[in-house]
This record gives sequence, C-alpha cells and structure tokens, in this order.
Amino acid sequence: MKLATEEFDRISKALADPQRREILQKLVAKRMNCSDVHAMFNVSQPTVSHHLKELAIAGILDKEKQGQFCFYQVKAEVLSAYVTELQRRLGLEPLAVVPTLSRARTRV
Amino acid sequence: MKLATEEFDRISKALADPQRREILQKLVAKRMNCSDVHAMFNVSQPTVSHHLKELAIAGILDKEKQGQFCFYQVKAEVLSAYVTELQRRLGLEPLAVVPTLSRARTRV
DNA sequence: CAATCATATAGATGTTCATCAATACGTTTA
DNA sequence: TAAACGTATTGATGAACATCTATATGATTG
Repeated sequence: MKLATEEFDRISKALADPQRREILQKLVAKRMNCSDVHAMFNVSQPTVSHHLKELAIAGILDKEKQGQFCFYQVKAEVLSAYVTELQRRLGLEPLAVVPTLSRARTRV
Repeated sequence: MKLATEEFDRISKALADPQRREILQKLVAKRMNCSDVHAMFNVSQPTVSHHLKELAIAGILDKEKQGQFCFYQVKAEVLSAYVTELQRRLGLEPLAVVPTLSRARTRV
C-alpha cells in the first residue's frame, strides 16, 4: 500500500497531538468504543469524539457502528504503510534485510 | 538510543508541518546551510531559519557554524530511534526479525 | 572602515486547532 | 412512550503556530 503525500501529511498531523497519540495507542491494544476511550482520559466526550474522527479521517482508524455504540479499531496496514513511507522519506533502511536464498539457508 | 515521551512528541510535531518535512527531506539528501535551503523553497529566509531551529530543538538536526555560514545536517540515529519508538507505540513489528542461531544457519 | 552577505531575532498577523458546554440525534430500556 | 444512554455536531474561546517585514548581529570583502 502506497500513501500519497497528502495522506502521509494528514497522518503525520494526526500523530502530532499527544492526546490523540495516546488515544491511538490505547486502540492499538484493543478495539473500543467512544465511551470506553473517554473513560481512560481526562478530556470531555466531545473532545474524544473529535480526536477519533480526526484519526478516522486520516485513515488510521476504522469506524464500525453497532447499535448505539461505535467501535473504533486500528488499521494496521495503513500504520505500517505510513512507517515505511516515513523511513523512505527520512533515508532510513527501507526494509528489514532478510538474507537471500542464495546466501543463506533457513530451517524452520 | 531511547527517546523519552517528551522528545518523541516534539519530533512528531516537527514532522507534522509539510513545509518543515520537505526541508528535512532535502537535508536528508545533503548537508546544507540556511541560504541553500532558502533557495529551494518559496518562503522567506526567517521562516526557513525558524523551521531549521525547530528541527534542531527537536534533536533531528545538527547545527554547525562555519564562519558566517551555518550548516545543518540530519542526525540519522535520532531519526532511526524515532521510527523505532513509533513502531513500538503503534504495535508494529519492532525489529527486523533475524533468524536466531539455534534455528537458522547463515553463510556469509 | 564601509558595504555586503548569512543568519537570527522581534513583533505583528491570520489561521489552525484542542478544548469545552450545550444540544441534537439515534438507540435501548423500563 | 418516556427516560436514559452513546455519540456527534455546533459554536465559542484561548493557545499554538506558520508566516511575514523589519531589523539586529556577526562575518567577509573591497
């Protein structure tokens, strides 16, 4: 999955607010709804709702409505694509270098 | 190198502005001074100076004065540490998984 | 030494944005 | 159906910030 510059920048911005970053980290561990998240932080419910929306717009979160609840869940492929793109832009090693077959033999 | 939460957030913020990100990318390719960078973008010299300062404060850039010039250069270890910490917080594979000695044999 | 160049700082301005209280909207339950 | 609950929206507010012009500071050069 390849991220356009616009999407990339949107994700960067989404990650730049500490409160939003912490919310995201909680969701990495566990899919949750808005009030679950709200219970974990000292900010108002509308603020949590706002942050979740920003993360969803950035493409980082998946939103799934179940009755009156709304579950949010991390989209790992997008996060992974973001990190890969970040590494590329920062000139860091783009891939985990796995030994080629011609040079290594692996028993599993 | 381990980044404290405060440093991590500072770097996230430094990366969140598109203009600053682009400046950083140019410096990844090549160590440059302020006017070199200024020549590459449509923003004023003070704005470039400001962004370079922010990146330096975040610990991403090294600043080296040479006469009347001021060279900025990327600190790759810090960027690398940032990406690693980001992967950890996002629950992504933290390391390139290298086969352990007990399970694989590598010829080099 | 005066002029020019490279960079940084100061101060102003407009915009973005994190946050809140109030409220609207839809769902569940008593 | 009325009350309670979960979530989103609206509108306001204050702070952060990207940007500019003007200027200061310091180094080089004629």
